[in-house]
Amino acid sequence: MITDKKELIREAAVKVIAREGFYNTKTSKIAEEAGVAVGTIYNYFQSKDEILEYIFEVEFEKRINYLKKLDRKDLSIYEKLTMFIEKHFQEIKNNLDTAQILVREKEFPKTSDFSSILSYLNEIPSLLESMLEEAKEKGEIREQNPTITAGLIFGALQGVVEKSLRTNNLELLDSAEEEVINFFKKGI
Amino acid sequence: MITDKKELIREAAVKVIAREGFYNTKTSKIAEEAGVAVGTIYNYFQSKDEILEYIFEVEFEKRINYLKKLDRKDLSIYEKLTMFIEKHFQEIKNNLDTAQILVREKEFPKTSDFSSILSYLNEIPSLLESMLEEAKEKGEIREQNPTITAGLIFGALQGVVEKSLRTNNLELLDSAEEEVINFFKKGI
Amino acid sequence: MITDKKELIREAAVKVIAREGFYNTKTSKIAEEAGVAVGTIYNYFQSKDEILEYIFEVEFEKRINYLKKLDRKDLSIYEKLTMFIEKHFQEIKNNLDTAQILVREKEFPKTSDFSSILSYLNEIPSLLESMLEEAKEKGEIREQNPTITAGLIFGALQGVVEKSLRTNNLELLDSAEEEVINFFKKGI
Amino acid sequence: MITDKKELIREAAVKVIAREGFYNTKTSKIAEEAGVAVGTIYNYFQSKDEILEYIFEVEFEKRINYLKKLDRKDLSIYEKLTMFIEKHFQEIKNNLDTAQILVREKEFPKTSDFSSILSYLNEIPSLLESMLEEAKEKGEIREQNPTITAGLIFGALQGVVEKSLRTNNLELLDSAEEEVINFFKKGI
DNA sequence: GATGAATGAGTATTCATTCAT
DNA sequence: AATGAATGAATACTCATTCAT
Repeated sequence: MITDKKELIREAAVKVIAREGFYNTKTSKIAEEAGVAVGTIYNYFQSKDEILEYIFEVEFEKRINYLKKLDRKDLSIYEKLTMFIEKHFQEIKNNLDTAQILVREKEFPKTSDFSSILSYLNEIPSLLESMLEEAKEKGEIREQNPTITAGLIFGALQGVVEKSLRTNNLELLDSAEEEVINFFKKGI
Repeated sequence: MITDKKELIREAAVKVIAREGFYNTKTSKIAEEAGVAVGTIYNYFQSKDEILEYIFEVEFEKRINYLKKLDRKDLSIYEKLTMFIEKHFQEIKNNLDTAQILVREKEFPKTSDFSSILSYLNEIPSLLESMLEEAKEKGEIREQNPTITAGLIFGALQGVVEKSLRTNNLELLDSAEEEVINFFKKGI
Repeated sequence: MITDKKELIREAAVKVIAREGFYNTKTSKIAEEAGVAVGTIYNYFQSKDEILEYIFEVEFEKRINYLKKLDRKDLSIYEKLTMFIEKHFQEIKNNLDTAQILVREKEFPKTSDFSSILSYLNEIPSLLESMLEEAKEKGEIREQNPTITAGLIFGALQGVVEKSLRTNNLELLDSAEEEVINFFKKGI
Repeated sequence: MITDKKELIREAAVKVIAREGFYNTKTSKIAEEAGVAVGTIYNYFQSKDEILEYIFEVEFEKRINYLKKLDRKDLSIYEKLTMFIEKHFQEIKNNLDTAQILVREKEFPKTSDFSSILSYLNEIPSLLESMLEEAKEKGEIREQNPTITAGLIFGALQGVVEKSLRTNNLELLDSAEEEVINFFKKGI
């Protein structure tokens, strides 16, 4: 099935890109890791750029779907945030390589169409933002600029992940979850 | 004088890299922007990589020096954090291009010696961490893991900056400063 | 087949390098002469240096194999030398371009691994030397230092070839063979 | 005096080129070795190529002058050859670096005017040739092709020098002189 | 669909040479 | 004459992409 091989290549790419960085990753390395020929990659992706795009797409969709589902539920902002953060850390622990990529790869080629990545990068903060906006109106949280708070939360999560990965201190991730939730509850 | 021309090239590089991204920046473009010949760049830098390294070096040194100075003063953690964040936002507003680079360029070639960048990236959170540790011991702030909090603060700042730059919403930066300070005061 | 294309490139390189000299030969010229793209060269050779190395390798191996075979046979030193010189001139006449290169390219970059060329350059005189040593012990030739005689023979052959090529006097090569044999018979 | 500084640069160039090879020698290295600025080199030489040319010129002139002087004297070919070879080895021992260059640098840029080097490279064999021609006519030596013999002698001398330098066996040079003379006496 | 050899546009870097001081 | 920073043409090598098998 086409899906299987595309997934095989995506996973191989995740491994290699996490290790080497996107710009330093050769398509031949991805092919090697996936156990296929270079040409095969191009049967499933139009370009190397598109692979990175797809990695972001898959991962962000998980968060966004989860966030959208959460948003529909009748929960307090504290519960929603807690659940989102738990989901986020759970995904990260499941796949550290992907986390590495999401957190590191922020330079996108101008030429290619990375608009989809950018929209994903905007969409999560946007959803958080609208959740916060609503909570603010309900008086659940104090007066604040939800755009800023959303950017701050999104960035903070990345900061913690980056710190854990950079210092290769994975136990940090375990304790981080609770701390982060705690912090945001007080902060907002 | 060597310093002048090196600085000229650094500033030109900041402009171009902020616009194009490091990996998409050609040395010839930097030279053009600086109004010098390509060869001249190599009289002041060993490689293209070294330019990026130097940009980080200059900028981080400002923060680190400021943080170190703060740390020596007899101020509450709230005051220290406030002042650091103010300084940070001030530097960002002074030079948005540099901010863009600091926030975006996170993929470092394995081959080159980017260890100095990495040490800069670690040093700010480390300084924050030791400040938080001390404050915790003094009972200024609640029980918490300072490593995580420091990573969180560092990430949150980047998140806000990234959001502002990505949406090209510079007024956001103005309001962000106060909001962020407020948030951290409550959070810690 | 890999061998065919590598050989195609080697032969093109021989032509161009003989004409232009190694340091003045551009990889693009070799590619053009071979009728392949520049990139193709690098599918068969690691670097431009390696091409020169390979040219020497191929050519020296012919002589060395021949010398080793000769050495095993029960022939007088005069017969052996005669046959080696005949073989040498025959190879030269077969491929003047290669001869030009062997005789001219003596400056090897320090950085690259030209140790294999150097070992080739040593091996022929070494084999000659051991043949002379044995002949001396048998009393076939007069008392002498075989190391010097071997270096002298090897150099003399190059001198004659160089002279012929420099003056573009190819008939010289024809008469040279007999003269050289004659000379060495008397000299040793 | 202009001569002094030109000589200073020539000697520095000889040292560096012997060590690194002409194509791998940077003008800046020559300047450094000479203790002058790069620009200064260009006050005495038109180009880097011209330095190599000058090195050959100086050295060959010594041999040629000596050969011409010898030729005028009323000596047997054996005496002449003996004296020339003695002179040659003496010069080599006096300056091994120069010897290295004379023996190794045989690839000359097409663009530059290396005709003077080439004429020098031809002139020594030519003088030897005319001496041999004369000797042959006088019946001093056996019937032979003097062009070939001259090329052979010139090459043999280079071969011995190269062998000594390559194996870094300088004692070889000492014993070589006598052996070589002996060899040629018998050979011609 | 899968392959991987061939492609060639693209680019960092070098270094001989110049020339203002 | 001496300097050495500035120059920019020149070039080896890379690697994403293609396409014939």
